[in-house]
Amino acid sequence: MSQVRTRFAPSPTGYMHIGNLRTCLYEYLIARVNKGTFVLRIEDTDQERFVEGAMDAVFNTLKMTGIGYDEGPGKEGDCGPYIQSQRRDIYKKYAEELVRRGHAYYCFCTKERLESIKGGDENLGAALNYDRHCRTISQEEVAKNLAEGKPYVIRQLMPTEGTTTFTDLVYGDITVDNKTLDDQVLLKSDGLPTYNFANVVDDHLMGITHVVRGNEYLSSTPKYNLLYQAFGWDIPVYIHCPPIMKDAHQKLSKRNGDASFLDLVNKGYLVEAILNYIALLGWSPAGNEEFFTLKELEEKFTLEGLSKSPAIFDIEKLKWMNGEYIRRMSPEEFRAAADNWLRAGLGDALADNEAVLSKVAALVQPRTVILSDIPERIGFLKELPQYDTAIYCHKKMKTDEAISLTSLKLLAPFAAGYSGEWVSGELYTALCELAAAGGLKNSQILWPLRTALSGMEVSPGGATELMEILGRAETLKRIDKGIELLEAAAAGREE
RNA sequence: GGCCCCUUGGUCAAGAGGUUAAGACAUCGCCCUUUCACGGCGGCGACACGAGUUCGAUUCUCGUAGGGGUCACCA
Repeated sequence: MSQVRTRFAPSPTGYMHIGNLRTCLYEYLIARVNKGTFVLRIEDTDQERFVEGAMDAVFNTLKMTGIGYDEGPGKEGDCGPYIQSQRRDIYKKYAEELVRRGHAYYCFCTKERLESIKGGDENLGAALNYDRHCRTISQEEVAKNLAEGKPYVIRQLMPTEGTTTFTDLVYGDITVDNKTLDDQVLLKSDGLPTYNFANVVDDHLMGITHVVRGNEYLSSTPKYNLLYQAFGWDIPVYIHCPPIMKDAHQKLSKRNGDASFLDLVNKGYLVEAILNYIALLGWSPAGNEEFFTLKELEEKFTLEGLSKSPAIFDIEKLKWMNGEYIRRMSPEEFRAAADNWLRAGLGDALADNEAVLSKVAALVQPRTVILSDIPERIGFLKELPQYDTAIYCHKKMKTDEAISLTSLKLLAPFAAGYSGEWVSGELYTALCELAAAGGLKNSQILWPLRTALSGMEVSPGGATELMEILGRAETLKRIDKGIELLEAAAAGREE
């Protein structure tokens, strides 16, 4: 193969779903791996579905993911324009040529007529193909109808005998009986081509060598081949991908309310993690390594690794991978990526303090799976939550409410009088000494303290880390609050 | 319904006519530990079913079952 050219050809719906993105990724990678060209083409031939600004979703996603195209809208190559609605005349010309070659014909059937041949109460059994009524009308009648300005479509003339075989790189050879093929519409009555036709014409005109698409196109591919043959064009390499599923029965889709790429980003998934994960949904690399940057994929992607059975989108594994990506970030990278989430959790007063911000970031980084978890997890720093004193009890830490009260009463004067440096490490050492002096286990000091400071059963960071962030004054306040609550609880029990 | 496709643990998946059938997520247990998380170690867990080919099939063939797709002037 001389020069590999692939294309991503979305129809602009204003929504980039995961399956689309994966197809796009694969197209892109095939181009890069082969040092070829990646083309972006917008398939907007459906006027009824036109949505203003919908193309932006495509452009934005490509920009965010770093999937760059070599030719396409705004990056004109030799095959433009790259927006199908601007190529109208081209399709008409080719459709007419196909009529001349005897592989297509004009059809003047009305919508009503088509309805009627479908059989009023269909659905019972087989859907019916077009009855080919207009195949037989005379040249004169065609000319007359055209002259009269009758609306028409151009249909593909399918062979009635024999079989058509095509080769798919993932599914192998597939053969169908020609008699099952419908005389599909190529040119609609509004003069625009159907997807099936525009696709073939453009893929040829743009020199596309590898076509990646969902396997829902498997059954229409023979029609494509017949079209290529009718024109005498080279047939591209087909790579049909199985769908990405929501569960065993349903595809991931907008209709099911499933997350789009952008939804995931907004929920705090990292672009790199999403890309990495979806690359692995339907493709498996040569070794056991699972982490790949886009750059690495551009070298390591192989067509052999593509699988033919559907894959369920497993949000749990994405979460894990996202967490891994987060842990692999430098503290600075994480601090920047989590900025909004940290600020949201800490509130204005604390978020004003860069020292606090970066300390909290450090605490939270190894514990974060998705960024949106952050605010809830650090909210206690902003304000001590209401809590039940039962959380002071912890069997393994060997504490209960009584011991906790004792500890906190030791801790209050300790914190007030502590003269060392107010940092976690120093505080930790001092607290261990305090415990020893009081005949307590470390945990009997540290657990009650951590609990009083956080008001939560679990918190990011331990007692002394929280002390450092909260500062002495707030630490004292929260210890006092703990004492107050524990005394009240004890009094309540005595009654 | 016709036609086409798919089927390895709960999930993603490697694999090949002879393997103790990889690895990852999830899950469970243990260790580490100032909670949690991270990390370390270990456990549970799969070739849809039935024939055939073969000395031997999870792997090849054919059926069966289950699932998916498609049958538009939508892509």
